[in-house]
Amino acid sequence: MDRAFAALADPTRRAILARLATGEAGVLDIAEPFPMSQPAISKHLKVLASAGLVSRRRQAKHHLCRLDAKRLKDVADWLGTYREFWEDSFARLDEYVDTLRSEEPS
Amino acid sequence: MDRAFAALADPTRRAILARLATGEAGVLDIAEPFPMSQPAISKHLKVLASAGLVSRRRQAKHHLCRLDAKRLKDVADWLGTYREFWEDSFARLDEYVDTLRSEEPS
DNA sequence: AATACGCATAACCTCTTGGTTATGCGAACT
DNA sequence: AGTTCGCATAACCAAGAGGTTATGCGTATT
Repeated sequence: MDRAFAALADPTRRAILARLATGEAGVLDIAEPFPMSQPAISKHLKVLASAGLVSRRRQAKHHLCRLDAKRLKDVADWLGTYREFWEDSFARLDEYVDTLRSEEPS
Repeated sequence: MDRAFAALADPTRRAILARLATGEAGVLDIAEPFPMSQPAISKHLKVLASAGLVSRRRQAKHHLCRLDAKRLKDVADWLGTYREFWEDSFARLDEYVDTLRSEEPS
């Protein structure tokens, strides 16, 4: 879980995931739109792979990368345990208490 | 978004969020169960606050911290854009294709 | 008025991260 | 058989993360 969150913390890596959401791609294809070197992208892919967010296979001379969504589900499930805090009445109550506090600063 | 993911990448910080899910707490109360110093916890709280995951106020001599779930919702929403990849037929199709590929390696 | 409490902040250290350039290696073309 | 393509890997570097101890500062307490 640590690695998944850490992997998602980098905008380049999130962009790579967005790219892979459109389908499998080779490393150079992935790297092309980014203003950095190919080894840098390879490192990012390694981080994503070790976090379980992408899987890699080899077809001919291309190293294809694919989005591996299971870990994204794990992350989503973890966040889901906090769902009540942003969608139900507790949140509204908190805001209400805040309102009272700022209107009656005594 | 970067900061939210980065903040969530640390297990200590996720544990702090779990603690705050039970209600507001002072810094020393939060720090008590952890095998590290108070400044370390203060740093973690600072990271969580700058990520927008906790809000802080001051009541008397206590610096109270509270879970701020809006950012968690932002993160959950971001993940939601990938929901189809882990729950609908595309995922099953991918697995099916994988099965075919490993069973017919020709 | 002095003391103790509940923190924040500073200074420092080590390990990790994110980038670079240079190089190597297997597969594919010619 | 040699060259080129598509990458991985290594070595290096600057900056940031996560921990420590020491200290300071505002707010009760006595």
